Amino acid sequence: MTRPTPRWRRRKEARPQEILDAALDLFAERGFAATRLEDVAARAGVTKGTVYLYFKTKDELFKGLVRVALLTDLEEFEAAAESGTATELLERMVTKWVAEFVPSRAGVLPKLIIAEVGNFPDLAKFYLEEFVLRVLGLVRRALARGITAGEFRPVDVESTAYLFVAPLLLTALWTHSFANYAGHRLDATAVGRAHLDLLLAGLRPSPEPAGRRRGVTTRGES
Amino acid sequence: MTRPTPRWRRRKEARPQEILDAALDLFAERGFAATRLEDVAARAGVTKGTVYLYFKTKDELFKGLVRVALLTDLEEFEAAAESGTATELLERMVTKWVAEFVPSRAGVLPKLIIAEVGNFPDLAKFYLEEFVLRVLGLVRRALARGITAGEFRPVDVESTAYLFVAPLLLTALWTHSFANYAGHRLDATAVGRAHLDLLLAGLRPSPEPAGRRRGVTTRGES
Amino acid sequence: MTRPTPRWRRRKEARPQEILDAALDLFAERGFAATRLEDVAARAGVTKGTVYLYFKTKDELFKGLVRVALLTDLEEFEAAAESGTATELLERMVTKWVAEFVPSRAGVLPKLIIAEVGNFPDLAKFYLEEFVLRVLGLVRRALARGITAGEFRPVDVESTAYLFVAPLLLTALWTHSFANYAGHRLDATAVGRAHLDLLLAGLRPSPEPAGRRRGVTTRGES
Amino acid sequence: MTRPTPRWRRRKEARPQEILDAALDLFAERGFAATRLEDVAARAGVTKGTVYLYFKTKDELFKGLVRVALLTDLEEFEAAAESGTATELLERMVTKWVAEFVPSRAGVLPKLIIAEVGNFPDLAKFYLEEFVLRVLGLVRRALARGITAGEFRPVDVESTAYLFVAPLLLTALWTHSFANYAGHRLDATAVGRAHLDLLLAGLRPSPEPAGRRRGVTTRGES
DNA sequence: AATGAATGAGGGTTCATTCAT
DNA sequence: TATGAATGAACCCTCATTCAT
Repeated sequence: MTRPTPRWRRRKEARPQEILDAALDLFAERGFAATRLEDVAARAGVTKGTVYLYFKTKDELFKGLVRVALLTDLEEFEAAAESGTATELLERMVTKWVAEFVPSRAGVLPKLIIAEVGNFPDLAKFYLEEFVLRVLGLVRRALARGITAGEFRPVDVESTAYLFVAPLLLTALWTHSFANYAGHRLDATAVGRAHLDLLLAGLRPSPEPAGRRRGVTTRGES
Repeated sequence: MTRPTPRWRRRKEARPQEILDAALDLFAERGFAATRLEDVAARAGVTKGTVYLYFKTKDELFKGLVRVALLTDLEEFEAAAESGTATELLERMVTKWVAEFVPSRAGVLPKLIIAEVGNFPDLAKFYLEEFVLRVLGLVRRALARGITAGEFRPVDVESTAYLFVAPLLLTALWTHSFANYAGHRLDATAVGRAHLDLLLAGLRPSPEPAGRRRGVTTRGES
Repeated sequence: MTRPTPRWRRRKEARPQEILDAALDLFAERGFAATRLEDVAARAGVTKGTVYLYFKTKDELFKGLVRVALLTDLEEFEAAAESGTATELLERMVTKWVAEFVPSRAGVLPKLIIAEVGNFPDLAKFYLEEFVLRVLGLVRRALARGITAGEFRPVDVESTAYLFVAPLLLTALWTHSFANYAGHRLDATAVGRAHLDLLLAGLRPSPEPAGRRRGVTTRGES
Repeated sequence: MTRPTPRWRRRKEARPQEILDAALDLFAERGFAATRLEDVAARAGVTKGTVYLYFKTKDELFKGLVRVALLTDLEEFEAAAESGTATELLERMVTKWVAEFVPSRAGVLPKLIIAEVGNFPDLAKFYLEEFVLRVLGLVRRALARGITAGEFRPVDVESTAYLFVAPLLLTALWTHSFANYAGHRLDATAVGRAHLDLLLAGLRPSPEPAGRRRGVTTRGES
């Protein structure tokens, strides 16, 4: 079978994604406003004009970028929150985030969105409703399930969902903000482990009247 | 003959802070690059030229801003971490943050710094060493004290410090990113209370009979 | 349907020189600092932005201008100083200068360089070494040859080279400084002729009998 | 006798001249446009506002400067052109220029005027009529007198006046443009001497039929 | 007379966007 | 589809000038 397109020839269908990748890298590094379209084009291996073939304006490029990346991530997260005990769900979410999301190209998105959301009101709405609230929803459901199942003591599910998400966010923000300043590298895996440890300890049901050992017992029971 | 408002008043001592305040507001709202010096000036009630009397460049204005605000905050935090049991210290820190720092003008700083740190390498270093690490240090010392005193079970102090700080950061970021999108307001006080509740529960020493090693045992058992 | 003048034409090859020409005219007329980039652009038939496609800064535009023009002139001068008796060489140089250089666009360069050299230290070095000293070298060699050949009496070749050049410079400076003030137009050709006449007379060997030392003798006698 | 004004107290009457001196230095160094009024003030030991007490605008400062300096110089020149043989007059002018004018603060004026004359039309007129033409007039009269007296051969007095002035101008321009570039310092005195030597040789009357020595003879006769 | 804080117009420079090729 | 020369609006920054003190 002949191969018509030589390997080194970039296919046209790949262009938009190449541009999005380049843009994500640069926006994350310097911020939206401080990134020049020309640099995005250069990193994508094309020229300025070409970017405009695929994205009407710089703003559209940014929004397209966020939309695509977020939905991809969301799907992965939802997949991680599907089966097993609540404890297992939370564990899988943490692992997924720390091991896959944070080091990925999309790991810079939280930083980028937090920074630029003020300038893109419709993006704020989209991000909040289509991503954040859905992720929080996943966590809330996992917590609720755990409480119902007796894995966790009863807590304010709403607030606890935030508390579960917060350290995850922190690892992403820290990694993509200070990673370059040697000596202050965050060990995301260690933090993830400690987070689960502390959280699960904090969620452990109250000790039974008879001085029974909690937590371990509980987990043993699950 | 009435004298209309004079073109300007001599305000040398007050000006710099007025400008810094205006700049903080706008940088936080729109980001550094997207903020025009002229708008900063207008909000401070002066003209463009005046800003340059006090700050040599836009960059210097930004750096000055961060430096001043951070050191102020740091002092307040250190004051909150001075006496009492470890539990009380952590409680006071959370309260201070949630009730005073987040709603204050400086509450936008985390967002701003995370966004712009990539463009201000020396600021990154300053922020990291002079603020973040010192705050983490305060927390670490409080945790260590608590463990020694038997208030807390032995944990990885380093990671736990991050975990203590993370939700605080989240409230600041959230408040200043999505606060405007009605219906998604974060109840920082509730989150703060839940955070303390969960954290202290998670840190509570195992009620083992006297003399048994805690923590390690716990983890070994899980 | 008629097509009005397109907003722009692709002129990449011609643009830089068009801009340099426009800049030379205006810098010469008003000085470097007093010339607005926008006026340069307008005179070149483009917009401000276009100038920056070809020259990174206003300073670079100035330096590029001087470099290009000087090297062109130097070549012409060297061509004029190639063959014939020393007297002929000097005559040709004067003619070249007065008839071609002074009225040309580049004739304003001496004025411009003298005025701006203080602000462009590296230009000063370039101008001095790559142009002035080389021109003086040409003159010195012509004088030395004439002395050796017996056309000229022995003189201080170094100083005489300056003295040869000085009136040429004056015609250029005068023409481009006061030419506009009617009634004070300098007749460069007449001055050139008088210069050669006076100089050659001043350089004529003493008509002593053979073998007598000239020059030194003359000065000793005065 | 009490001394009311302490030595270190600047007297008010001196202010304008101090400002003019400072301005001359800076204009000469950087050009008119590139010099900031604030720097002039600083060098004069006053503040910006004070400059405006004495000079209505920056332009007026410049014009005042030139006017004052030129007239002073002119008087000195006229004094140097008063008595003695024509040869002596020319010698005295050269000496005056090279030894006094060029190294003085006013020695930068030619450079400054040549550079800025395009932006100050009325200054051009003033400079031309009140200074240049009068100096040239002095020289012309000296030459004419020398021709009449038989010191010089008949020449085009108009052109020769320019030729006399040109090297003088050159020393001033060179000194104040390239003096700082070590290795290329002009020995103004040597050039002045060579100038006189060459010029007087060139002006020497044609040899008498009888082969008599000229020049020396002529001078001996005067 | 002197100061210097404040002004505001002006100019250098950047860069998103357009469009002839 | 792709290019990149050209545009022009916008923004940072400077500095001559003003004027309350």
